[in-house]
Order: sequence, then structure tokens, then C-alpha cells
Amino acid sequence: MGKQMTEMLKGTLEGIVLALLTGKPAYGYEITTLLRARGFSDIAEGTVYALLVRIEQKGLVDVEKRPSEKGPPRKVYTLNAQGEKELDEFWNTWSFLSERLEQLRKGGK
Amino acid sequence: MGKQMTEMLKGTLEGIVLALLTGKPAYGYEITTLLRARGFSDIAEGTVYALLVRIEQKGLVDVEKRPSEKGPPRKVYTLNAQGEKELDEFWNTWSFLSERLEQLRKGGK
DNA sequence: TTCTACTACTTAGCGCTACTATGTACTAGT
DNA sequence: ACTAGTACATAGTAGCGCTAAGTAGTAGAA
Repeated sequence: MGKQMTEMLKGTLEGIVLALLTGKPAYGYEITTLLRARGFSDIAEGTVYALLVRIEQKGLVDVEKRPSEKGPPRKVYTLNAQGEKELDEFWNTWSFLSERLEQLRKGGK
Repeated sequence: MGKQMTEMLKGTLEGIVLALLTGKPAYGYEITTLLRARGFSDIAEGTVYALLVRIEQKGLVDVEKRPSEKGPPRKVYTLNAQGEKELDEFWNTWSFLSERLEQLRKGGK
């Protein structure tokens, strides 16, 4: 992964994962796969698990352990009310930053 | 500054400053002012100066010291060829991230 | 004269987040 | 027995923005 992308993901990766979780609960390994499918092909597994621990401790998700047919039990994460609120704020922050940057890119004002 | 914004600025603030420098050299204090005028009202002075030291050491800018009528001498930063290249890569990285996020926001695929 | 305010730059220490590397554990196929 | 895929966990590292405090120069108010 490029160093630039690594730095840029700080702060956004959490929002990305919360967004992935809206409407459809998922477990860690699955989330890693989803991220890779969306183009974040070099996201490290460890990064995702650490992030999941973090958002669980912040109370943004509910967790349920379910057996898997193919390996160790899965930890399924579901976005809760607080998580949705956090995601809302994330989109606001993102919009702000995104607008300023597009303005800058167009040599704007 | 919100904690979210602080984290999101990691990796992007450098690009923002390089973008501000395209075409028109500027000194630290001035850059801080420009950032604030563009909506980044809570950027800490120390953050900007530290960033400038960094991009100078990376060789992305040329520096010239000029006297000021109103205080200590100014350090004027000019984007050089390597800096322009870095800025190019920054926009590529940004575009990638931005596209994935807009796709996600629209509940897309 | 002293004090305040603005200009202008510097730096040590902190917190947060993504990465590296490694390990554990379970299942299925060869 | 061995390999590969599934699934999770975590100690240590590096990078970046922030906090806080400092230095230094000029000008105007008290």
C-alpha cells in the first residue's frame, strides 16, 4: 500500500467500515473481503480486526458470536443507533473536507 | 477541532498545503491564514510549521528567507518539480478514495 | 516607559490509527 | 500428515496532527 494511501485512510477507514455495515451485519473476515472487493486490495487483516475491537469498545456496534461451518466461530457486527449517529457525523466531516478539496483542485477561489 | 476531522486530515493536509503552493509561493504564517480562510479554522499553527519542515526535508519545496516589515524574517516556500510530482500522486490517491466513498454513500454496489 | 497585540517561526511530548509480523484454531481436501 | 482456506487476536512500529510553551521582531496604546 502506498504511504500516502495509508495516511489518508486514517480516519476514513472507520467510516468505510461503518458504511459497509449499514443494513447488513457482517463478520471480520467478511468485512476484509468486502473491502478488498471494493478496491482496498492491500488492507491488512490485522488492521480490520483492530478497528473492529475499537468500534466495539466505542459502543458503535453490537456483537454476536456465531458458529461457522468452515472454521472458528465468527463475530458478527451490527451497526447500532450510536453507530448510525457516528456514521452521520462521518459523512458530514467527509463532505466538508471533500468540498474544500474539490474547490482546491479546480484552482478555485 | 473534531476528533474525526483531525484524523481525516492526516495525509490530506500535506496535499492541501502543496495545492495551495501551486503557482504562488507562500510563507508559513500566510499558509496558516490561507487555510483558515478556506474553512480549516482550527488548524494549529504548530501543525503547519511542522508540516513545512517535513515537506522541506522531503525535498518537495524550495525555501528562501526574506525580511518582513512586521516581524521576524519569513521563510517563503516554493513548490518544485518533485513537489509537483508528489501533488499529482496526491490527487490520484484522493480521487481513488473519493470515488470509493461516494460509491459507498450512494449505497452503491 | 511599559504593556499589549500582532507578526513569524520552533519544538518537545502526546494520542490516535494503519501496518508488520506472528500466532492460534478449526475444517476439508490431497 | 500436509496444505490451504477460514477466522480471529495482538505486540510493536511509524507517521501525523495537536497541545503547549517558547523565542523574536514591530508598532501602537497606557
